[in-house]
Amino acid sequence: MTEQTQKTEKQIFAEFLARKNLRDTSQRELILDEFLRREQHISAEELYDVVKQRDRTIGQATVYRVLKLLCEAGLAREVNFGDGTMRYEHEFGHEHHDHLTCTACGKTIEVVDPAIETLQKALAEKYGFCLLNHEMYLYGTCAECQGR
Amino acid sequence: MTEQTQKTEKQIFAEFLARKNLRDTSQRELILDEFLRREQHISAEELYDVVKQRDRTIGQATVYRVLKLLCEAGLAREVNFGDGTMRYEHEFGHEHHDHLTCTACGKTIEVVDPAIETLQKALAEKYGFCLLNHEMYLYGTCAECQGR
DNA sequence: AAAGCAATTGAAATTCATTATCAATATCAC
DNA sequence: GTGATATTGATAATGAATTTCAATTGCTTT
Ligand SMILES: [Mn+2]
Ligand SMILES: [Mn+2]
Ligand SMILES: [Zn+2]
Ligand SMILES: [Zn+2]
Repeated sequence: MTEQTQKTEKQIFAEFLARKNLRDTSQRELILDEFLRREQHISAEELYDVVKQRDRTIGQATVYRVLKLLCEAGLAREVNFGDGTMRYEHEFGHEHHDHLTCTACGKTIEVVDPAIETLQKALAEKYGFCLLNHEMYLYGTCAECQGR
Repeated sequence: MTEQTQKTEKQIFAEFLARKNLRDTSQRELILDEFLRREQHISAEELYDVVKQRDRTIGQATVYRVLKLLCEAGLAREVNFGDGTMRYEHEFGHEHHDHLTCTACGKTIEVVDPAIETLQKALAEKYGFCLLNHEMYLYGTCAECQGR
């Protein structure tokens, strides 16, 4: 299953590169591979650290560049928690979701509320907008942190 | 009316400074005054530009510092549209609201949907969180930009 | 297989917003 | 006024992200 998903995502990237006349390099494969291996929201710097362990010679600019390509290819998505660092999460095979973060311990939960999604679209239309996408960040105190 | 509101906001700032044992300086008064004069979402750099016209000697670091104080005092609020620059809006006398932005022309509308607000709280509680605050950014195409 | 050429790379320099440093200056309780 | 100390502006420094560029690589054409 994981194998299957990974194969598909790598295929998508290969097709994306071919379509754009970009080259299939070992660095790009390696960075995608490590990105797919982790399910957390990861920053370019963090991904650079883990990629470096497999290829000491890789440059951080390359990680930034590939992450941008992955977004274009529909494999990654930017997440901005407002701490000054952009993070990335899997896009392919992962439904849209929003984030609920504990301001005390930093724990983040992925959430979706279909009713909210519907109301968002209606709200935009009320102002004549055609809603393309949205970001919703909920901040609060988690159950554990409330018990202190 | 504007006079009345401004007076109140300036009082609040004065009280805040007194409470925190901070000093009431001409720079702080000037920056607050120019901030209150504008209703748009303004960046530190933009505010610095308008403040400079009244006091050529003011430093930009001071603008950054005062903006931070205004947030603490409950007079300003940070808004992050994800373009890499933090912006600020009036907090006092301005109800909470979210933002609907046109990705084509940049126009931003302030919106609130009480039903969404209620559902957000319920959603957080479903995961054991006590919701403290949230940010919701809706992105789409406005009526004018759709007609092209 | 060799050549040719554009795409790619890593290192280093650069940008941009924001923050820290620090000596000079201003505020305010006394 | 005096003095302790908060504040300021100039400047340096930071951290994330991007750009530059010469060297290298991948891929197409012979
Ligand atoms: Mn997520
Ligand atoms: Mn607003
Ligand atoms: Zn927590
Ligand atoms: Zn528009």
